[in-house]
Amino acid sequence: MKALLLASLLESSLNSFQKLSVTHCYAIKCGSVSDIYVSNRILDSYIKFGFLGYAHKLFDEMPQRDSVSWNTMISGYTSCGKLDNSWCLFTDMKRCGCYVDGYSFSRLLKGIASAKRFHLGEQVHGLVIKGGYECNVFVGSSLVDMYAKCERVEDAFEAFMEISEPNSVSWNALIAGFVQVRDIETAFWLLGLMEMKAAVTMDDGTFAPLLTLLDNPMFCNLLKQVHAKVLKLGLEHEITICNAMISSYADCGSVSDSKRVFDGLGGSRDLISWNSMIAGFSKHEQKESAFELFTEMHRNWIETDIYTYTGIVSACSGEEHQSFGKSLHGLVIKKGLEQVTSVSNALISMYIQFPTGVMKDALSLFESLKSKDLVSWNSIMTGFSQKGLSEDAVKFFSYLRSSNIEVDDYTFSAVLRSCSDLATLQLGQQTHALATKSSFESNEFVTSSLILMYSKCGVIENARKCFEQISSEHSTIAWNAMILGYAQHGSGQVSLDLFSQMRNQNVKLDHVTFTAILTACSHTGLIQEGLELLNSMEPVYKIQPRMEHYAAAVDLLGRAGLVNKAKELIESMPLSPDPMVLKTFLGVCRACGEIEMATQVASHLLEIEPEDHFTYVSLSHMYSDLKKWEEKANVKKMMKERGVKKVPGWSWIEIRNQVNAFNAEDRSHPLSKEIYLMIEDLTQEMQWLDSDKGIDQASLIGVNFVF
DNA sequence: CTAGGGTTAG
Repeated sequence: MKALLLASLLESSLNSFQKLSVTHCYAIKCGSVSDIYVSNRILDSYIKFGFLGYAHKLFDEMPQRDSVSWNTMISGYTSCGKLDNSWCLFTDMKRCGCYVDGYSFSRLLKGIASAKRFHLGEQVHGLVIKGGYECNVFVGSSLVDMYAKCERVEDAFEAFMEISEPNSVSWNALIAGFVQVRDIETAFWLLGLMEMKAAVTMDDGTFAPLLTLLDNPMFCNLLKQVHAKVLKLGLEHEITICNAMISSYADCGSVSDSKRVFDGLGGSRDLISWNSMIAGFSKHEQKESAFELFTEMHRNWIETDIYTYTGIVSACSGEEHQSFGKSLHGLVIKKGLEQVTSVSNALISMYIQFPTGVMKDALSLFESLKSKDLVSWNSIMTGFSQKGLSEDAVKFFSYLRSSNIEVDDYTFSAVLRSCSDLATLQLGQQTHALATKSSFESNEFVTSSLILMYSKCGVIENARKCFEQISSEHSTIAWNAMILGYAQHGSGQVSLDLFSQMRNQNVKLDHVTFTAILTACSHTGLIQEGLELLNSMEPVYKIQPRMEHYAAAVDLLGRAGLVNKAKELIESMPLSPDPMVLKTFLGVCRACGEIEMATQVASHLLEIEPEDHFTYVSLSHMYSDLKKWEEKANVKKMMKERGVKKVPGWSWIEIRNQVNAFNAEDRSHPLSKEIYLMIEDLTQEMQWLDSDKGIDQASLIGVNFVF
């Protein structure tokens, strides 16, 4: 009677913690706790409900324990990431003379796998061999998985070969290992081998990880083939495969196909399906659809999690989503997710991308985040760099270096961009050395930043060296950087040559390529070439000209004094010109002495961007040139009334780790007297060179600088 | 009481 009652109690305890407690009390009362089977069942239930403490107490009080009791405790600790406790239990188990079996090994190895403790894994492998469990399919698969998670695919392969009859789980674990190290070829080769084996069948566990490899438009066809195979095997309703396909289609550039898979799931979609679809939409600038899904989730009372929030927060980038983004931040706080690193990271980069506001919001979030990871640091540094606060970016880099977080290619790219912004060669070189040491030098983003840094610092030869060393000859961003480097260096012809090489070698061109090449034309006075390129962008290269291209073209025409042509260009634009184009045009008007046109453009600019000092300063300078003092005074008055401050322009030079900064009419430098004398000398020399007799001798003159 | 698989931020 007692045994029967206990058995039924144990059965119902599986889904209620309260019933479990009652069962435990009853078992104690009738002395059944000494029954190993009963105690093991209670132990397991405590662990399933997450009450590890209760479980351990019961375990300690058990008069007798068998392998099952020990194994249950081991897996209890592995599943909550407490590997050290599992390991202690494992060693105690052996010490107590309890029989270590296949179950013990697979559970321990699972913990080692998720902790990626390769050396411990190797030790356990030794024990597995000693115990003769190598060919056991469960232990063997655990070993394969352990090595795979530690990214030791060779070892995983060897362990796999030891399994006498590998099943689909063994195969899947091995394939997943090659997926993890992004060895696409081997992963698909193994898939082919697996297909030929009659003893194993490919299942959802085979395809889900494989699909995550297909994250680039170049895999579009492969993805379709895999999809076809999935259909052929009748696996198209497997949730994990569908979820992986939603992401893959989005990454391969076909969100509509993602949506089709998502819709096909109907009511069987789970949280991951929703999250993947939201992330897919926000990656592909289909922000509105992402927002719609998010509200639909709420309408349907679907639980959200951190992935939902990282996805939806990253959909808020532009000005138009600013207020929604802020409400999301509020929601995150309400849900108590603000200290979750990934969520906070997404919020930080959201604040950085808002056009207004400097770094205040992003920075305060960053500072209050308790566990910052590399992404947090990289985001904040990129933010500083993008907002023109490069000194802060560099400062944060040194903070980061003094922490024990390893830096990566994103870090180097951000720091090097700041170095080029600051034109600080020494720091740039030091960073270059660090990048080389940690072998991130060959990363295309790092290389491009190096090229930009060296060209900005005037060491174009070094920029060229970096460019020559790029591993992927088809890196568009590296070519763009080099073209821009030569453009800034005044070697527009070299830029144009590189551009034609780029076309000959079938390197993909993008909108940045055209900004770079138009800048090159502008700086070298190649008017005709520049205009032809602008006009060919859309019809020949299928790249729609953006504002920056028009601005570059206006600048190009302006430098040649063709104000009217510039005006015509602006009027012919398919979109109405943005402030950047207008400001460029204002500069052109001023330089060409077109006062009337300048006044017109300026008054328009003052209306749309009243807070920007540029327009006021341009006008003020123009009136000074024309000696129109009254007008100049009006402009100054307007600035004062509107609270607009002139931002002085600075120049600086780095000499032996010391930055020497100057602005107009500055006499604060300790060597000011000598500097001004030298400037006078140089000016005279330039004037002389500019005269007829100077030109022929120009190449013979070496100018020595005193500092 | 054992083993594998799908989502996130720069």
